[in-house]
Amino acid sequence: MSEDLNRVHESEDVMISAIAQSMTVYGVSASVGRIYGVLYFADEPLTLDDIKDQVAMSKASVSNGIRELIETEMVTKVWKKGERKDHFIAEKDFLRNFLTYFVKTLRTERNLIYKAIEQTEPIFNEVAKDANDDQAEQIANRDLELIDDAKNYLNWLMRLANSLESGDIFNHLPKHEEKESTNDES
Amino acid sequence: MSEDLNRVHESEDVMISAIAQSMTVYGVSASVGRIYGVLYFADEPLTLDDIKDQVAMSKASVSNGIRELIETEMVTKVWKKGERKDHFIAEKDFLRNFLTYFVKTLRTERNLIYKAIEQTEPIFNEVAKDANDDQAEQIANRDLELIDDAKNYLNWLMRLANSLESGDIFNHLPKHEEKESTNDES
DNA sequence: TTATACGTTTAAAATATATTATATAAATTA
DNA sequence: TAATTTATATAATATATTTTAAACGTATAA
Repeated sequence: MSEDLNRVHESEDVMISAIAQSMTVYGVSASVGRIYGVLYFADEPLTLDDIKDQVAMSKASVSNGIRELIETEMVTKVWKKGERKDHFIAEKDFLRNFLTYFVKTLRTERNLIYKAIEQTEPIFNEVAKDANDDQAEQIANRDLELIDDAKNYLNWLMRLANSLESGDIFNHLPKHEEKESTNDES
Repeated sequence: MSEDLNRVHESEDVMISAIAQSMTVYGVSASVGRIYGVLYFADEPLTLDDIKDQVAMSKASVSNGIRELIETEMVTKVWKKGERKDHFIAEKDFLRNFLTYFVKTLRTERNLIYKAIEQTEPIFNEVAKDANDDQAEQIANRDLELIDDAKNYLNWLMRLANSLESGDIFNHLPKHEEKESTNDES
């Protein structure tokens, strides 16, 4: 391998590490992140064995990691003519990956809390109305206010999710910054 | 304890569990999330010992958890006249908590990847220019394009972070959904 | 000053998560 | 059909994280 090629690959590894680490904040383990990183810099679809060699993990681990990445839509399986093995490519559009992940997360959070609200709100309402116990009534009323606030929050989250999903957000924040006379970097 | 009060507390526990679980997607462990939940439904500032009793954890764990929650600005220490122990209250504004956390996360991701770009871009540039090796040159050029895409993405993320932080986002997504013909209050 | 209360640090134990080697299932070829 | 290759599931192991008990330092009170 030429010295130039070597340096390029080393730099790619630096980028892959950074990408893998940054993915950990989105709940993806660093090694799964590395799998994504390897695919990101691959110049053609890779097989499980290709990846296994590059990330130094067992094939089973790579298989699990790939499945996770496919579920989160960061990797796609592609068919390669004349080849028996599955091949995989990375979705390279970071923004798309981010939006997919993030919208899903927001909806998960919403559903989680909403389910609890649906379960508890009737009880708070009951106690707030027919209270035999003054203190209980007071607390129930306070809790109903908290739940109202929470609903407002979840409502905003859902509007954010919708805006991100539909692309409406780009009316507010265009994908590419508009350059006028300001050039703060070269 | 009255039956009413009991039912209210049980419902609060359901809410606390949901809140704790939803916080795990933001990298907070469920038990730390429970500490937050207990403070969220507390009607006065609590001490470490108060919390310890309610969540059934050791005092040391509660202490660590509280520190984490203070660092992420979800909990505040308050001083209570005549009391020696520290007291804590939850920041109850979910939207505020979300924005604080999320803006921090976006900036972290940006810095992580940017550092790698600053380190590797000069090398890709060098190889792309002075290549002795044709293949290396080609790859370096491809990688420079990937880096450009990544920069655009990070740029958009930072504009999103700024919009969330400044409150500019609320011009696009008002905090409260507009109901037709409303006379807005407060 | 000494005694006591409080919060934090530390090191060890418990728990959870990730990884691997092996076994199994599914698909392909001969 | 059997033999072969590939991907996944399972169970054991290794690693990382969380939790705790005990020790520690600091502040307050007597």
